[in-house]
Amino acid sequence: MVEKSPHNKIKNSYLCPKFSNIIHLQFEILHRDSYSSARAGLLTTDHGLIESPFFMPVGTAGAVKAMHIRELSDDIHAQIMLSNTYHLYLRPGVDIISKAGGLHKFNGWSKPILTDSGGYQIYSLGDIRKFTDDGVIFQSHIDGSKHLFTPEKAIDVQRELGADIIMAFDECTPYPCDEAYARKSMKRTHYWLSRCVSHFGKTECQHGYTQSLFPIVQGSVYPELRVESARFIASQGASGNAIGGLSVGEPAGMMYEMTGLVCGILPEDKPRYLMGVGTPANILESIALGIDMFDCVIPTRNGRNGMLFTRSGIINIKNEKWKDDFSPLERDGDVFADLQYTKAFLRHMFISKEILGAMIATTHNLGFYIWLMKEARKQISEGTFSAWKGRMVKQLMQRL
RNA sequence: GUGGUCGUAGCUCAGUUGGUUAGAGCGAUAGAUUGUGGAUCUAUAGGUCGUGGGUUCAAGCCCCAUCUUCCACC
Repeated sequence: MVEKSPHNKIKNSYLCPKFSNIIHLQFEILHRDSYSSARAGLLTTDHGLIESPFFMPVGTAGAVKAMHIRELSDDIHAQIMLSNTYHLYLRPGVDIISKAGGLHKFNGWSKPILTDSGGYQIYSLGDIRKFTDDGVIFQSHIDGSKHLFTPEKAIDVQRELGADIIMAFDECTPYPCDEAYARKSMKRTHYWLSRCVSHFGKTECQHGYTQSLFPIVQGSVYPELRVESARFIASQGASGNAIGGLSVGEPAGMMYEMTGLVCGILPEDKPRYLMGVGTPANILESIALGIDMFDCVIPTRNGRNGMLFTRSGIINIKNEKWKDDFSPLERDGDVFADLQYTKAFLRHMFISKEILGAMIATTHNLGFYIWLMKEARKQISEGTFSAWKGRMVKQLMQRL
């Protein structure tokens, strides 16, 4: 039994010409920073409100690895999680999740979900994929079986999964990449986007609530391509826009340059999502450029490998120097694991390859990232963001 | 006691008819990791080749003694 969404009744929801008959998620900007393009706002979905800017923990296969949804929700206060179309499509299969009543019902997470379309995964498959005019033929990394993914297919699958925000099917342009290929790749992403938008308009969510489709800017590291792509994406009138193809190996300065350029073109009154970014410093710098949404595997994947992000800097908990450090992971932390466990104990867990080590580090890191976003929102609302950011970037990235 | 066998890095082991500075895997110590492989990759440290003699231009390798491991037989 799917609950009737209260947000279907929102009065000032508006219809966009290209997204006719779709009720959008709302975005309201509450505060703006005077010294940068940072802003703090509120996003409304059928599964609840999200304060921005925010970070989305990555739950590839429908779960954030090494975490219960209770911790994700009640301990670290995640507002939304990200999941992956490609992985869920291959396993357990869309039919199973649809039969469960959608991804929210399947994994028990009742807050908002965003699904990535699978474009990035197919990009990272490397040799076992082939582009055609229609889409991409790729081989499953699980059993080698062949699959054809098209823009229409990506939309259909995401309709069945039922995430609140779904992503257009794009090609994540590799780096480095010459301008000719970057242009061809961008054009392909634009062509696919048109098909995604068209198909999105003809279909609806299978599980009784609304979904929003975000298009993705490409263009590699070429300013003129980024500008062209951002204009095309902006012209679609979507309720939120994403920037892809960054943080794929290019220097950080280039990433900021492209992000700033694109943010200046994408609509000011819609949320902007910088895909796959990044380190705490990357995120703070990008907030200053006007980004509202982030996702990244760093806090979870690197956490599982022993890298801890703390308010005073970065720790490799496997280093010998922590073996007899009985101080808590984060003295001023507000996550259970921060005060409950010492550095020496966590090191012991990692050295012993205990599963608990991955659990503690994941909880801690995500707690830290989400605290960082909350603090950023507070600093923006109080008008102190830029000075605070300057101090934090240095402090957070130093090695302890 | 007799005969055979084993001994090389923290661990498990390679090491050619004697020939450059004795290697590997694991472990250890560090580093990488950006729309997820609990994955992977990279680097570094670590050896009186059981011990003591001998042969030889040259010995982990051949010879002698001795200690040690395991096996068989009295």
